[in-house]
Amino acid sequence: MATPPPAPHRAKGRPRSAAADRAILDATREALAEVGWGGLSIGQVALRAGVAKTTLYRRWPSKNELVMDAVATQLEELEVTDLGSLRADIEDVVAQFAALLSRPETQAALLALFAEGTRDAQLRKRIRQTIVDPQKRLVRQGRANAQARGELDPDCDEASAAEEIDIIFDTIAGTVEHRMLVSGEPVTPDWISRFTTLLLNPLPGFRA
Amino acid sequence: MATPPPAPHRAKGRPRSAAADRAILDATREALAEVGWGGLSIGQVALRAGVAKTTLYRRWPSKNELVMDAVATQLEELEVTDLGSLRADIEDVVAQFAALLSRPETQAALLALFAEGTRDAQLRKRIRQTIVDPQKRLVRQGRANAQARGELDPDCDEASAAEEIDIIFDTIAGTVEHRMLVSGEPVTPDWISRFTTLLLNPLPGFRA
Amino acid sequence: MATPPPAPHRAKGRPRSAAADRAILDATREALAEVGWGGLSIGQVALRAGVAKTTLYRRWPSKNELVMDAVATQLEELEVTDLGSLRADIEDVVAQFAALLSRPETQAALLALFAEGTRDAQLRKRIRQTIVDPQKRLVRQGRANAQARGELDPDCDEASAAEEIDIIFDTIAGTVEHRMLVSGEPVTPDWISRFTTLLLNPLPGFRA
Amino acid sequence: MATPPPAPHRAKGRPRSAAADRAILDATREALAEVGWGGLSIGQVALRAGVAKTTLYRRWPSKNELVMDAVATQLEELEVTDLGSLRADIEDVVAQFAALLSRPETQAALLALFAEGTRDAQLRKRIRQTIVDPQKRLVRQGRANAQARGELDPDCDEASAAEEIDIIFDTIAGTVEHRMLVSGEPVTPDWISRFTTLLLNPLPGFRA
DNA sequence: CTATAATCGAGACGGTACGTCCGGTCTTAGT
DNA sequence: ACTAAGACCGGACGTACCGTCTCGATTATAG
Repeated sequence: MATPPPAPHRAKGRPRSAAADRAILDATREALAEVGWGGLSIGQVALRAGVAKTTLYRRWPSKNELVMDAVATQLEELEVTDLGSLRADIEDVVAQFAALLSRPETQAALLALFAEGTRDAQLRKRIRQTIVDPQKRLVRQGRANAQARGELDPDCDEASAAEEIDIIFDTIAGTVEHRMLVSGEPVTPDWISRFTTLLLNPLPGFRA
Repeated sequence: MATPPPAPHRAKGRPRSAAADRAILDATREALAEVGWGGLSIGQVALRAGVAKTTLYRRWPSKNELVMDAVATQLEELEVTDLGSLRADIEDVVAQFAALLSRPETQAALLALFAEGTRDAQLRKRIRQTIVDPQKRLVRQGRANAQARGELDPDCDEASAAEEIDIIFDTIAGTVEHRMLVSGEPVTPDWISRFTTLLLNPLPGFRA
Repeated sequence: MATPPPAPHRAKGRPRSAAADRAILDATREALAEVGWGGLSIGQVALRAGVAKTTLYRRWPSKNELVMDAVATQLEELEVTDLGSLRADIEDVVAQFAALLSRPETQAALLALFAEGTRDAQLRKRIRQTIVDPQKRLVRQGRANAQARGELDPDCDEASAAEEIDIIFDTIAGTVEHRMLVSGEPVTPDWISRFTTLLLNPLPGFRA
Repeated sequence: MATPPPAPHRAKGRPRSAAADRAILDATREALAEVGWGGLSIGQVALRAGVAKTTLYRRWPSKNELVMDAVATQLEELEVTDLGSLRADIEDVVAQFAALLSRPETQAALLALFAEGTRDAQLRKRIRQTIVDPQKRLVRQGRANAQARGELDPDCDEASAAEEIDIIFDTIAGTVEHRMLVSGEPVTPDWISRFTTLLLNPLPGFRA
């Protein structure tokens, strides 16, 4: 899901151009990669997309929301494939996330969005819905697979399972982001292996 | 270190006002807490500090550097106290960091600075020097204490020790930041305990 | 003549709504009176008239022409009635004109149209046809009546008669407009009497 | 007097550039002559003057005021020279006024300003002060000269003298403006002579 | 105790981007 | 062929900050 905004039930008047939507989001990603968050101006995006500023403002109320949607699509690509072991599944998903964070447009946008989110409750909510929650799904999925394989004990308590999912998610996402975007060090297969080891030895209830 | 800024060589004409330095940094923190990074304007800071824009620009070349210095001070407060066990030491330092991140000015500034850092190599370097490295010192210190207590094996290999320090640091810092600023959930003693357990059971070579 | 506008040839599909014409012109006068020429926007007029912008543009190519037609109707009301003396006839027609110029919509529109006319030859022509010439008719009529009454010598020379009509017309129209719209003073019966005297007699106290 | 705005007693900060004032007013007149009132945009004037928009807005709050000042200067040139007879003096001043109104920038601006003035009380006041009153001075001066020469009776009553000045002024100004800008006919020496005759003598052929 | 010089406040300067409003044109679906 | 609705491109608006500049006025040290 990354339909631009709601746009639910319309019928009257000239319909909004789907081509414009696409052009705008593409232009946004392109501009992000070139000039970064700070250098991104609505006017430039509109120009680049061959669209009037009004057309852009009709759809997105601010730079934040626009970049939000422009980046959201990218995050939907992440997937947990069952590779036969929890370790392999984690390493795979971490590698996917790292690959995502090495694209210049994602790099430029992600932290900036999070930073804006600390001040704008509405944006924070949208970030949660569009970026955070879908990724938590990955953790849930990975756990379920591991449980099916017998690598993890089944959940006894629903509430504590949820808390565990949260903590695992914040750890994986936060650590990879910090490594790449703050410390500025590369995420190599070796680093991924070390990090996964840190997580697994042993996760509570994990049986090597 | 949080000497105002450079303040370099000599003293011929009228000396720079130390009061101005203080007023500016205070005004910056104040404004950050109120209007956030995005709403922070140099002109406003100057006005709030009762200082001419010129005076501000003479000291800091940009918003980034200014906020950098305004926030840096706060991070120097973190300290590792030897509480008798590695677990206790980690929990203590995590709690300190969480307390820091709950101040609105830090909250507003930290991710924004990191985001700017992804595009500005020079800033990235300053961030490394002023924010990241001093915190890595905490990890080093904690490890040394644990080794002295016999909780951790002594380092066999210097290089792999460094890598381990990095990974631990990114994990702690990244996870706490993500929990608080992205997921937006509180960091309670219970959460800290769970997170510490995730780290310790067992860190390689750890003997409970 | 104030037929809506062109509305030229024939009738194939759905005929144009006469109600729309009326609604638009009324809305135009209403808006003129409220927000003046500068604040008059086509979109607002359309909205006020409960009509689509398209409908308006199908009939009038521009704000100028629209206001032209909206105001033209009002000017057709002026008439010369034979009151028995040239002085009375002049005073009457001046009073009529002044009454017209005290309506807010005429006030707002007239000078603005004339101003636009200084740059737009086509508009200037339309103004001449719709506003100026019909009023010159008043002068011609008044002269004819006075000649019939024996107050004025009959025309000897057609060309110089035309020049005289022009000069009288510009003097009456220009002076009243200037008094009301530029100097901003009221046109009272007393003022009208003085002005008529100026036209009909030498300057008071003047010794040729 | 057409000092840009008041600018009375300043002392602090960088003083306003007098060169900018001049450049802006020149650019305004230039642009008026080229694109007319309707086509005049603040941005274009600023660009043409080699000045930032802010610089312009700091001095003039709106297009109206700007054009006001740009045109006002021109009107100060008008002067009554004592040519020995009232007729000669009137003809001279009318010719001066007509010459002024044949400059494209004055032509474009004058009626537009008057039109705006019908809706904007503040502007109306400024117009009165800057344009109308100085010109009334011409009438007063001409009358005084004529009285000194014995062509006119001295004022018996101050109030009725003021009224007479007003009526003469509105007649001259209004008629010339209407002739040139509305009727669009040239003001030739012959026309001036006829018009002056109308003022000074009864209507030709009129029998009171 | 007077130069000299760097600072200070204030505020104007040329710019860039903002988000809004209008003008005119177009594309729908419905009359 | 018309209508209402409303999206479309383009361009000007007036505002907010940016970072630089020019002022006159302080406030130090050095001669």
